[in-house]
Amino acid sequence: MKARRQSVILDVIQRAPVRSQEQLRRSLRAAGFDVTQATLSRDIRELGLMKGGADGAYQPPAQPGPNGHAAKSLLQRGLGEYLMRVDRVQQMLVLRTGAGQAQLLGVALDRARLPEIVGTIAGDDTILVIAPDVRRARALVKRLEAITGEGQTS
Amino acid sequence: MKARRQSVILDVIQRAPVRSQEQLRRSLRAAGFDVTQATLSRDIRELGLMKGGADGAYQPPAQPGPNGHAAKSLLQRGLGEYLMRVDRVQQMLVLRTGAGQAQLLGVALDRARLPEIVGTIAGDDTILVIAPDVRRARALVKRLEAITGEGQTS
DNA sequence: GACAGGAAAGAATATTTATACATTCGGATG
DNA sequence: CATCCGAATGTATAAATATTCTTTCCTGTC
Repeated sequence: MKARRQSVILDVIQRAPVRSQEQLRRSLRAAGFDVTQATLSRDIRELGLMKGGADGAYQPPAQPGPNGHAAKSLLQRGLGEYLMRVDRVQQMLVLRTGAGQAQLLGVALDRARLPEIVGTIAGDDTILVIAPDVRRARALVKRLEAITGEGQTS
Repeated sequence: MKARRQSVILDVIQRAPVRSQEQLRRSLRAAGFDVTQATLSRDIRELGLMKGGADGAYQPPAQPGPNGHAAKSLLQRGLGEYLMRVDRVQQMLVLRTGAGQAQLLGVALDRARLPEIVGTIAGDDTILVIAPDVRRARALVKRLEAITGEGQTS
């Protein structure tokens, strides 16, 4: 029963905002699953749902789980896991990460000592990377995208 | 005090996983903010934090829907309350806020997902905003000044 | 069939979080 | 100055959630 119920839970919370486990319980009962709040508490943890945000409702997990914890380079792992977007503006790149992850990735970038990187400044979820010139900035974009692209080979 | 405290909260939850408001309360007290759990509950909602996921800790707001609806009004409030000055340097803007408020406004700017904003980096009282080009940077200045001017029309 | 082991789930309860109401404080306004 | 107003916060408590301790129900083994 558990697996099916949990998949229904994912459905339910995406159809309409759900703000409490009691509310979820009623929805599930309507769908034929009669369980207690305790069970839902456990399901929710197992599904990795988050509660809060603007509307205080349950949300599906945001973070793509920690993937290959294998022996990739720190940079490769960092990029694969955290990098969400790359934009180039002149000879600078603006990298976006999940909130709070920029510092981590910034360190990884610095340590990699890539020739296209003069320096980085990391905020909370944004990293500003300075390249020597536009040409190398372009090259860096490609390089990062390549590294990001790999990664998921697990 | 509120703005400052909230920005510290963002910091704290990113340094180490925080699983309860009591725990957060202790961390804040160590940082010189002595408030009650009720206040934190309110702060957390205002910041849009989420709780749950793999480790059951508080997380910064994840991807808001493509429609930055709530975010936009948050931005409006944020700008009205905190923004003190705007300067443009090429395709970048430098925003000044009161001490300790930059993080908060930075989050608001990010969440608004304005097309003129490629990314932001927030320090303590300064935010660097990167626009795609000079033209849109100019437009952004106008836009921010407009929003700041309006503001309290709610 | 009898029994051990272990996942799933309920019941009761502890813990955590949200909220209704009260208080304080700083600024506007007459 | 007196007073009103609204934001910010505290206090007490309600509501929601997590957890501990059982019970139930398989499933495999002898």
